[in-house]
Amino acid sequence: MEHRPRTTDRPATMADIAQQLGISRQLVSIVMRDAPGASAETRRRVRETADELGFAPHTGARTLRRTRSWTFGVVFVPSHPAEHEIVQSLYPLAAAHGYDVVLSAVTGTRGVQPAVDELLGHRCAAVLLIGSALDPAELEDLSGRVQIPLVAVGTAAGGTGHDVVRSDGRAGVAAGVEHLVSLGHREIAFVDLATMPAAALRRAGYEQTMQRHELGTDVVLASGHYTDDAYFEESGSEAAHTLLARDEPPTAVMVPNDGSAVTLLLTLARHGLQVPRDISLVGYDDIPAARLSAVELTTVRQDPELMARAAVDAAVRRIDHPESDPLESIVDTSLVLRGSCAALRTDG
Amino acid sequence: MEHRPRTTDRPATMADIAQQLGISRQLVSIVMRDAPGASAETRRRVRETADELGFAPHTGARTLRRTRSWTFGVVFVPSHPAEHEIVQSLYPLAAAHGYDVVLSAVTGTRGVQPAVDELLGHRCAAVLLIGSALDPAELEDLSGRVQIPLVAVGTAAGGTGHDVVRSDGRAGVAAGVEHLVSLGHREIAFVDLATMPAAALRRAGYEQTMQRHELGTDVVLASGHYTDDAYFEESGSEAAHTLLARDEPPTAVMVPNDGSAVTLLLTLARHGLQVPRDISLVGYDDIPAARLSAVELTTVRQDPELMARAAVDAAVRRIDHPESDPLESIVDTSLVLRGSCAALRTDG
DNA sequence: TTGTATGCGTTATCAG
DNA sequence: CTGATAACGCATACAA
Repeated sequence: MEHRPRTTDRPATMADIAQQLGISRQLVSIVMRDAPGASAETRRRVRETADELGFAPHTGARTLRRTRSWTFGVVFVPSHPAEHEIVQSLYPLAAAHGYDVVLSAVTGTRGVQPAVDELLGHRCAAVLLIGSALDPAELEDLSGRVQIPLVAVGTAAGGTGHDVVRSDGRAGVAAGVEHLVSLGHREIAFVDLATMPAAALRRAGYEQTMQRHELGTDVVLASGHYTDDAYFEESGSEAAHTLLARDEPPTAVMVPNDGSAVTLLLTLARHGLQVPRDISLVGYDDIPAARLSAVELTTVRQDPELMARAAVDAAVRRIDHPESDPLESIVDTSLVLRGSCAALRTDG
Repeated sequence: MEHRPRTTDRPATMADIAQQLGISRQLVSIVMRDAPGASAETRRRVRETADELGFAPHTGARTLRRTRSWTFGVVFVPSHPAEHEIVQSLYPLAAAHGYDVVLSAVTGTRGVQPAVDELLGHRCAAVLLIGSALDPAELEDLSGRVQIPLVAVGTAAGGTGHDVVRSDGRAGVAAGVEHLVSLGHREIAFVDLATMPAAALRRAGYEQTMQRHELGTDVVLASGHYTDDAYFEESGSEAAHTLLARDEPPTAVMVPNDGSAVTLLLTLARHGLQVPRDISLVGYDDIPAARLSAVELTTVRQDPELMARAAVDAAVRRIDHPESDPLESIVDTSLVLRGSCAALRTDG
């Protein structure tokens, strides 16, 4: 083994590889970006010494030189379980279109503005905002100032200056309520997470379905806010206590958010109420926690893969056709039947 | 308002700002990086037109030109709740030292290697690996190949080629067990998450404490693996079922992981066992879910702020003094008393 | 404060 | 395939 290590400790460059192999820099470049113009044997040797030298192409130099950007910027909230799966799906989908992904987190001490600015610094081709990290008004404002395509994933409603990907909260909740009705339930409560951006639409789905069946609505208000209580988990406890305080609790509850639903289930359990024996529950989102064997929550699934795919498609479309109108993609939901619903007992 | 918009739709550069104001490019540069050499009035005007033009400094160009890097690369697992708070704390702490943070996710389809490679492409000054995303052997291998400082946060044990930040799992668990003993418990089980990197040390803390009090150990093995079940939540159910199947369950359980502890609590509750009335529980990590009013888990807190601070300090130290020996920082834990422990009832 | 110069590592285009 | 050359946006040194 007689490769003399470079004397400097700076990261290896394409020039280093070229020199070591006695070939030209641009041939190395051709290999690294899989461009035509190099033999299979050359490609092999280049990749080999690249590994040897621990070479990693300088992203900055690359984006600087490239005429167009091949990066998606993704803004997400790390504490939000529903966003993880979307972020995960994003990587392979972006890669399929030739794009890299760079993440930017929104935290308690770091708002959307700095998160987006960081991405602009990376000269992203588009910014994907996952989750309802910001409300429609903020979004509208952002899409006016940012000069690259913006895709909002999982936000409440469409906007004029940016693409939107969301599920049909109305139809999704309607399906959940229909399921409960089909099991014989008539007293079905709904937890209204008023400060959740998508809340209004989901509540509408509940009210319409109940009215169609000529059933009275029973809306349980819960407070909580996105920024404090990332996934409205505390709101689930709050709703549970409201229900527990009643003389006649409903026989079923539609919870428009899995975070709240899981906490609600837990709180009921700790107070001796069994799900689904005493009360049936339907959630919304199908977060990983809903799938735990200890939870087995029947829920309206928002397929994260589909959301991610729609987001990538929207971004690609707007990059390739900047003049096209912003699109609103409504992703289908599906009801995932697990163990949190039972037929109404008619032992009266 | 008579600012003529630039005719091109390329992002604004410092040259654009300089031209619009009739000043030199490098003066703009001076302002943007807060370097000495510009009057207060000039700084104001430059910042103003920068905003107007939607200017964002080109990160790539900047890192390319700079002689040294001012970026920390952070590898994390999005689905892991204990890592969020560390990541959150990282931003302000890094900024205090003049560093930016760039995130790189490990997901089901994206291993540690690609995650680190992405960061190397950004020419980070150091890589921070949050959580036990990889086992000690992998880490050792990585720190051999990567030519920049590596800091492993929350991993099991120290390494030879990289810095390590971790809590004292032995002492932490010991404190938890001591608490249970002080409440009168003598039958205290321990859930061994064998595949969790930090498991061995925590188990040792349990066994030593029990022996010191001349109490018999009761180790409940639980399977589950980091990559499948990000936070060993399913393992909590498994352990619960093991306990429920017994004729004489222990009066208390030390669970070396909050994810498992919460699921264990939930599973017990669903089978009619109340915490802490029927069984006392101590967890480890103090994840956000442990603080929910529906959970109120007494747990060994690994302060994420302290972990982040130690990680940043280690990275800075190794960047500034590359020849110094790798350090192992042990962060103190503290027992957070909540509602999951009660004194042993002596109604026998 | 300004101008001038140079180079960071890469992509890209040419003519050989 | 090579070799030459330019350029991306910015930081930095230096002389005015």
